[in-house]
Amino acid sequence: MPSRSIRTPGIKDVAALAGVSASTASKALNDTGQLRAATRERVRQAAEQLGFTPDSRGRALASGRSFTVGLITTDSSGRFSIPIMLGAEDALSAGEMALVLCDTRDDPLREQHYLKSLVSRRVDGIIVTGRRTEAREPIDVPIPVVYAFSPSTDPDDTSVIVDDHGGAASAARHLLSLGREQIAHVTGPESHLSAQIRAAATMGAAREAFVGQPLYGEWSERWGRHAVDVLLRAQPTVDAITCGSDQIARGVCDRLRELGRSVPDDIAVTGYDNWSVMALASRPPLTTVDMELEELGRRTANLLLDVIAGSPRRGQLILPTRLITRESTLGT
Amino acid sequence: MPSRSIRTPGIKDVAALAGVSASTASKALNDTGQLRAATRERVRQAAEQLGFTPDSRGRALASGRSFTVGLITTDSSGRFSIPIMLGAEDALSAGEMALVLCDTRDDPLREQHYLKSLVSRRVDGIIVTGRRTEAREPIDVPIPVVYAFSPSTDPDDTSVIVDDHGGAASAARHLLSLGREQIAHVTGPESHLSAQIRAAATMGAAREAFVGQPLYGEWSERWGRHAVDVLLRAQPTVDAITCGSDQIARGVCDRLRELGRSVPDDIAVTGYDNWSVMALASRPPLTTVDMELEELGRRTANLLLDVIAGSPRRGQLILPTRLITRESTLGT
DNA sequence: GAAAATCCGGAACACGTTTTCCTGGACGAA
DNA sequence: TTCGTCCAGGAAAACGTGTTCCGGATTTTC
Repeated sequence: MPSRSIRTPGIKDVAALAGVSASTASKALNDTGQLRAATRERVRQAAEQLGFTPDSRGRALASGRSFTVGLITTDSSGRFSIPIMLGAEDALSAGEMALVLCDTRDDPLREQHYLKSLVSRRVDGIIVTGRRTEAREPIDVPIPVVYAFSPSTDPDDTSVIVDDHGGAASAARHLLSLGREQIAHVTGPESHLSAQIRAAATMGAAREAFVGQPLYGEWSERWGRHAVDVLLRAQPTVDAITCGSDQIARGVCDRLRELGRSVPDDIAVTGYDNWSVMALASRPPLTTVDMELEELGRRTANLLLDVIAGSPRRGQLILPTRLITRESTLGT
Repeated sequence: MPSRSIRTPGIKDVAALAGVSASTASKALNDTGQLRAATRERVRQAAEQLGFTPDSRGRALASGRSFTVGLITTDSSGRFSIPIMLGAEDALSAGEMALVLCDTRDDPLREQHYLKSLVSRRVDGIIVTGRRTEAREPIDVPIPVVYAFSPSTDPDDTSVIVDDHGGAASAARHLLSLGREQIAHVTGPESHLSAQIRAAATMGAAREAFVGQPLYGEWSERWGRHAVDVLLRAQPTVDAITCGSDQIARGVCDRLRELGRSVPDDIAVTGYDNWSVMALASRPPLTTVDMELEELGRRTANLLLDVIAGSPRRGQLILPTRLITRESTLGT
């Protein structure tokens, strides 16, 4: 008796135990073909008894699909890619698909390497995501691709992006609805598209209530604190500040408190990102814009599944943001 | 002429173009078997010309391996799992292995589902990780498994964990070496093993310099701020505070500053985690303990590769932490 | 009771690669 | 010349599954 009997049981073992052929066992387990109910049950019990788990490698080979999709991210250390990843993984696992993770660390060589690897694995599709909202070069593979967060520069590619304009505008409108009349904006580097978009949207929505010019700096608490000094010197009567990120907003709140200005009684503040460790730890907690990145990941994955299934939806899908209101605008 | 000529070229196409058999082509491309150098080169050129990429599904079936490992995480939203994931992915990709991501979201049903899926994919190995340092139930699969961060309750399983004791002790010794004589400790819930360990290690290392009792609370800035009030009432002459997390330490610093106590001149403060968004944004920046989780992920992956290769290393591997010194203990 | 329709299950092949075994030829030694 | 050795490469099997086709058995219909 050869010792190879310890290998995991295959469909042939199940078939043998049930007294049928391998093909019949396959049909029984997949609810296909014409089989007597009794036979089906017999095969099922045999599979159960042996603890049979079908080998998806065989299935992949036979079906021409791999039931796997690749996720290429230029930086998963960033806090944007993570929720997208999770959302995608969530949507895919519901469809019995697996997600293989590829973090290029912004290295084009690594990206090439990963692409080769994914093509070699005959992945059913690829999701490409990055940490910036700037469009990126499309990748060149004979496989369905969907871009998330960072769209492809080719408008015919399928991309899912955040409505950054709408998000910033909703914060400004919220402040207007609360009766604020002098709204300023503090945000990140002007070289960042998202900073530009949010600034433009804020000015557009606030109209004549907007005061001064957008203050561009960096995405940090320190800049938020410093910006308050700059701003109060130029616009002493400002009564609301919308910020390009929760980090900036937290810095703004800290500095205002140090100066004895009450938030929101004297000056209301809004953030952006709904990054809980910032938005909730801030004093007071921040009204902020949630980009709903996990939902974006889910939508991206579902779109990719559609493409794989043969009904592609070309162009950019722009997902709405959600305004989260907290004490930094509403008070207690 | 059938239109199926548009499918991606297989090894048989390469072989045909090079004028050899499929098996010869395989040998040529894999540098195995006995072939003339000229033949090898001819096959290589043919492969190049056709843009041939081997189908790893076929390879997987033939070799009995899948060149894939699964990563099961009970929560990838936590900031502990992420660096571990990235480190593991880094180490694995160097070995031409792919990582499939499974986030159970702490749901046992999802975990079962994922395990089935991974077994079905005939994954070469599995990494299990969690967000707490408490040991967890081992998983039951006929596949090599290595546990990261959260060890298995079975001491014979392979686990890679952080030297929490050493990390906390190193912070205390650092303070002693700076001449501090009254060291207090503020940390998270007593129900958390990591809080207990770090408290015990701090007391053990500080010896007679330790004052009062460890203050257990929660992993938040708010608790850090509140703890300062509690602590100063009981121990007004304290000159150093080690904290169980960077969040707590940041809260401690904020409150001390509000009370007009200088950090580190009056009271030195240390954190834990080296979570840059906390440790660097804190005023002053925090001296803290880095658990080097990315390295832990890499080590875990390499250990798993060893197990797969047939040379398992059983038991717990305890990795050292690294003390990062900054202004919160050293001053400017 | 015979012909037709229906149902059930098996044999064979396909998927793409690796690997084992084998053959035919070239070459050196006796 | 003949035998043995070595080399280059081909044929076939193997991996595990899904699917197509086909024949035999059972039931239905007139």
